[in-house]
Amino acid sequence: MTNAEIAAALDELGVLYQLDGAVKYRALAYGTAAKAIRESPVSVADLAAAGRATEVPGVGKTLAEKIDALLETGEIPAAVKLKAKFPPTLVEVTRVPGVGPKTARRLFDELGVTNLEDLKAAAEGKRIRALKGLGPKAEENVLAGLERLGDPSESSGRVLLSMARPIAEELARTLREHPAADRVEVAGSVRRWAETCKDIDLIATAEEPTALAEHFVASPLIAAAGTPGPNGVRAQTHNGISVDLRIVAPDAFGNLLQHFTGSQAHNVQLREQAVGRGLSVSEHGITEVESGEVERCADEAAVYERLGYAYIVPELREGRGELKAAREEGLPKLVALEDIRGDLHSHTTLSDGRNTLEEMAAAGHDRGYAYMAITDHSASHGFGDHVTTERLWERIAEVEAWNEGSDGDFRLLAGSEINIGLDGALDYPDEAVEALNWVVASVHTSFAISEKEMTARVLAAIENPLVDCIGHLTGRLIGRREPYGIDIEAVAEAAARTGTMLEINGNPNRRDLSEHHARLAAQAGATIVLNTDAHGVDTLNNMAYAVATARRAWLSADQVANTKSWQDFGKLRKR
DNA sequence: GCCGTTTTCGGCCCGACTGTTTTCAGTCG
Repeated sequence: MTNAEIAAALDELGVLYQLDGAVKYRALAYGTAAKAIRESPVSVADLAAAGRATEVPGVGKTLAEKIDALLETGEIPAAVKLKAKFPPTLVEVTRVPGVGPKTARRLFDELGVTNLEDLKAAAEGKRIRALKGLGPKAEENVLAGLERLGDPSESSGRVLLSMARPIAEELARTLREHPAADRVEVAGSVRRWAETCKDIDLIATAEEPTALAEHFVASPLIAAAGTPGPNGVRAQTHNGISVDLRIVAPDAFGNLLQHFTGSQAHNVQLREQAVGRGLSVSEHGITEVESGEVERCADEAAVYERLGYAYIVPELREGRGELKAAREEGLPKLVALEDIRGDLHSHTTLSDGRNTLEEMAAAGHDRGYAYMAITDHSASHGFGDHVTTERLWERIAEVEAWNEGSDGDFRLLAGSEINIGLDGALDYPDEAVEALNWVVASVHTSFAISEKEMTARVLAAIENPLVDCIGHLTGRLIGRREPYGIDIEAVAEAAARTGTMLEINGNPNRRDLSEHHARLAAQAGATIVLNTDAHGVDTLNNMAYAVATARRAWLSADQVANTKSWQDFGKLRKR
């Protein structure tokens, strides 16, 4: 059973408890545990089998027992019991925007609503207004909510960071160019470099806030907007991303920026801990509860300082232990883009890239790198993009020739991204692989095999003395293709033991290792490499996404091999 | 149901918005 399936079962049980009128914190506990299980880098089913389920934050003794029952019998007894009381389809009713568990329960008790069809009929038949506290407007909202639920374009509602980020930056630039603008910052998940974004948050201070908001909605990127006012405006871009501009007095800019940078989990923990110290934190300021005195912060750093924390960079604000670390001076010094000295995964026109070897090499050199590996696809890649063994030998000679004509500060590496076959073998003869300066091994075929088979397949590549690095370990495409099943702990252990490096692929569709897997792998002692997998000179810029993923995984520069000089890098290699 | 620089019991973020109400409950982020 996957983490997602376990999480879904617990989410469902949480809603059932809410319908049953349980104390809200109890239901809440199921939601937070489900989220942690979904994010767990290791299989929670495996953890549970080993009696270690309570290692997942938010999972205690009771929830661990329920997970055990779920894994053994496919059901949780408490859920079975509640499903006898409420139709399971009532859970779907609570997912309609604007309809929560309280409303769903009353619709069930008083109107006999058991599913989405009943709900629609009740709204259309104007029967909801008969309930105390609900009126005609509630019926309209239900119907609108049902529309939104059925709209596939809104089903996930999240876009890739690489889609949102350039828009957010362009909108921030638009705001900054206006004379009324004082300070402008992008907040929210874009600022935290999350994988995906639900919307774009912009925070500003301004001399004439309404004038700034009016200027903002006139941007060619904005398709529709509400009424610009002194507090900002809500708008939508042409590609359907919601944008929230909030304008605030300069003395509370830090409070607002902190609040809207989130994450929600980070803010909840921050505020809970503040309550314990007699302080109440909101986007408006920090209130000393006893005296009622409110302190506003013009700068975000002052918010953290006032609450007794070292400054926490946005990438770490996910409620994964950063507050405790910030209190105990235990925050890592995170790797930064400026630390990166080379890129070790790139493609050229030899396989499926868009630029030639010369163009890619020049672009790497111009970025100030000390080294760069050209790693085109291997012999069995297919789609006409394969590179035969004969052509690979020629490529090695081409790279050597290029280096002879170069200034020596920059070294081009002859490499390959070699397919890992179903049996774990590479698709070039060993003597050709040995002649390469750098070998990335990746899975590109047969994703649908079992976790056990996939793990054995990748472990075989890790144990191969000629393999330097494993590319995009789980094969996921964010929002489009689930990662294939693989035992991350076993891979991390083998990588650490053999000196095989694990890549964080910076393609914003992949970001693979994920931040969760990367953190686990580094903790296990594996060496991480940040690569772009660039298929053209433009996508060499994707190093920023690899670095962001590493930062969100708490990695420091010394855990990342390509922050080293090529000489020091060599000391980390197994061959 | 979870959890601990205040706690093994008694707490559990905070505010905006909405729609329905004459003061607030429910929902959302």
